[in-house]
Amino acid sequence: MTDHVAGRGLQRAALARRTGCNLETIRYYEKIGIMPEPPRTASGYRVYDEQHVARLRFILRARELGFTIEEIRGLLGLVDGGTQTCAEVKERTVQHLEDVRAKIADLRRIERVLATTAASCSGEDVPECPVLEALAS
Amino acid sequence: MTDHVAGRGLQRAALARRTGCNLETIRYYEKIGIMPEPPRTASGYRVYDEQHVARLRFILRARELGFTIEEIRGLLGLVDGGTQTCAEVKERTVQHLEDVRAKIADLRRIERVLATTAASCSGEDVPECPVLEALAS
DNA sequence: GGTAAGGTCTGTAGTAACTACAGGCTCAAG
DNA sequence: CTTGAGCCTGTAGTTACTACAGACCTTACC
Repeated sequence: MTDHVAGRGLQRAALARRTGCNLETIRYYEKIGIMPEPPRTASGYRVYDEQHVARLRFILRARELGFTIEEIRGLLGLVDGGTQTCAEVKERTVQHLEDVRAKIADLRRIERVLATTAASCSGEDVPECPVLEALAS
Repeated sequence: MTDHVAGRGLQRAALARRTGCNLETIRYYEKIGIMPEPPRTASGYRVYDEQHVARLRFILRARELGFTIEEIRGLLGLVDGGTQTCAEVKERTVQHLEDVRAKIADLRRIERVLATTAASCSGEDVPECPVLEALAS
C-alpha cells in the first residue's frame, strides 16, 4: 500500500485516492483532453506524478465551484499557454460569480414558494391540498 | 391559427404554445408516462384538451421548482390515485425544501470563495494569478 | 386538380458530466 | 502456480431533455 510504482509514480487508483476523484473520472478527463495522457509502463499501465495530482486537484476544485468542463478547459488553456493574463482569469471568475448569484436568486424564489405552500398545508387528510393547488395554478 | 382541431382540441404545437413547453418535451413526457397518451385523429395526430393543459402546467411548474421527474411522478400518483393525502404531499414538499436549502448553502459557499479570490486579483498582467492559485490549493 | 409549404408522425442520436460494467491482461503474494 | 486484486479497453447507462431524418398529412393558393 505504498501507492508507488518503481520508486515513484502513481497508478490510477492511487491518483484517485490522493485526490478523492472517482477512478473512472480520471480516464474520462483524459479522454476529453483536460488531463494529459500519462506515460505508461511496459504493460500499458498509466503512471502519474505530482504534476498530475496538482492538475487534477485544480480541475476538481473548479468543478466543485461550479465551473463547467468547457470553462475549466479555458482556464487550463490560460495556464498551459503560459500567458497567465490575470485580467482574463478575473473576468471569467467574475462572470461565473454572477452566474452563481443568479442561481442562488432562483433557488431562493423556489424556497419561498415551497415554504409558503408547505406552511399553508395543514397536513391533515383533507381532499384539497394547497401544495398541489399551488403547483397547478 | 385558431389552435383548434375540429372545433375543440389542440395539436402538439398548440399545447406547447399554450404552456410554454418545448414541442419535443411533450412527446418525451408521454413516453416516460407522466403525460397520458391523448386520443388521435384518424390520421394519427395527437389531440389534447384542457385537462392535458392543466397537467402539463403542473409538471412544468414542479420542474421549475426543482422537483425531479421521479418526484413529480410521485406527486401525480397521489393526484391520480385520488387519495390526495395532504400529509404525504406536505412531507415530500418539506423534504424537497430541505434539499433546496442545502443547495443554496452550497452555492453561497462557492459564492464566497469566488468573490474573495476575484477581489484579491488585481486584474493586471502579472504572472501569478491569485484565482488560479486559489483553485490549485 | 396540382403543388408547395408547413405541421405531424416515428425512431434514433446527441447533450453534460460522469458512472458502471464486461471481458481480458498483468502483477504480486502465498 | 494459482488466486485475487488491479489495470486495460470499449461501450452502455444515467437525467431530462433537444434535435434531427425521412415519411406522411393537411391546407392554401392558383
